[in-house]
Amino acid sequence: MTADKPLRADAKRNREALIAKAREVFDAGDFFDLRFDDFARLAGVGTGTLYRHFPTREALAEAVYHGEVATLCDRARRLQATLPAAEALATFLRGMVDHIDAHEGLARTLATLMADRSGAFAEGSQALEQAVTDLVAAAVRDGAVRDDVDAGAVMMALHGIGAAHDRPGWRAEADGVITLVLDGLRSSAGRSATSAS
Amino acid sequence: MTADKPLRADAKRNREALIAKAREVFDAGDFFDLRFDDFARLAGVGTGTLYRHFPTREALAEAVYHGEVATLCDRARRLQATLPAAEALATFLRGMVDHIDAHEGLARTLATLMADRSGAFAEGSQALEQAVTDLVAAAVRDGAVRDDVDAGAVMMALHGIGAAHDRPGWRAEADGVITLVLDGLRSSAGRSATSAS
DNA sequence: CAAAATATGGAGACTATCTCCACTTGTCAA
DNA sequence: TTGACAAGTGGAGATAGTCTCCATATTTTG
Repeated sequence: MTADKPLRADAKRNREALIAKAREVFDAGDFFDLRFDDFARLAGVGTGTLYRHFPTREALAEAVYHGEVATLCDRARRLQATLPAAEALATFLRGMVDHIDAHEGLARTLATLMADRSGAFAEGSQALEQAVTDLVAAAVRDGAVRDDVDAGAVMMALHGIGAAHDRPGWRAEADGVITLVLDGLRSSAGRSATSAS
Repeated sequence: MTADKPLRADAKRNREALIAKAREVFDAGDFFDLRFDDFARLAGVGTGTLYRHFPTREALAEAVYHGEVATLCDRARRLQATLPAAEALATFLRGMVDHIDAHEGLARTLATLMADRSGAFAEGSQALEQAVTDLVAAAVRDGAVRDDVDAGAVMMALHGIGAAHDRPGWRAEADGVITLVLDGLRSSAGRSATSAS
């Protein structure tokens, strides 16, 4: 899937210019106020070139998303390697909020696109989801976290945080969600199977 | 805001036909595959009529959403009147999941529209948010729930549930989120101020 | 029942998306 | 280097969805 790329030099250049400009526009939050054709000009390529590289807005967004996800997954792996499981999970989730906060426009754009054509991001999201699943699983193994709630629930909560970016008290509420999730995970209910080791 | 309505008989009839058909199409999940003009025909009115009543897709969606919210708020009020606060909150949240589950297409459509032009729904959401806020506040007063997390966080989590409708294990995960939120709210941390009564 | 007010509907203007292909640019072998 | 083939480009124009406008129809009022 990532291996089919004997791309010609200029093609590669254009593709990268497109992604770079996309990230920029995303971050400014102007992605939907901009004609797709105009975006091509903005990035310095023709319409045809834009459409060949990225047949849809979503395809372009996914390319940006990919980089984003990779960064986050790295962070997750690093945390998992250096901290106790429960702490790694907590730090990662708190860090997610920071990250979304710092890239509001981008988060907003991605949330919109995710809602629109959710299938388009399933692949890209999978890596992130895997990272979260791993963090949760490790914490469960440590007995620090209940085992009767799926990691997917955590993803859902994160999704809510990302999608609700525009609420007036976003930051405080987002932190609140994380607090609830973490305390909920730590809750005493349903920790039975853990003691089997 | 709801008081400016000396509508002519036929106008009222059309408006209602529009909303009824909209609810139907929403529920089937076809709202975005349909040309807006075609929707007018489907509802048996001309394009002009559609556009006069609802200048945008969002406006139409909001009208449907309004009814939905009213139903939910009623439920919240009834629960609050008949159950202990903590239980009312729990029942309401579990019920929300049932409701979204039963109207998947509608939930999906609304989530999409919310993400797109979030401002458009702020007004409609407010009633729902107020209901949730009231439920949480009552539970806090009872000392059944921590007071250091805003009710807005609960709204965010609900938003995530609604927006993530299309995940494979949606139902289980949605229930998981509610479990985390409820247990998180019940968590012992930060209940200090409650004892001041 | 006539006049005034209100609402209708669909033809067509407008606008964004996307396709297509004549032309340019890069690559590779000799 | 150079020729020739492959790969990529860009933008004009076809296509399709959105929305406006107004001659006509319906309701209300006096």
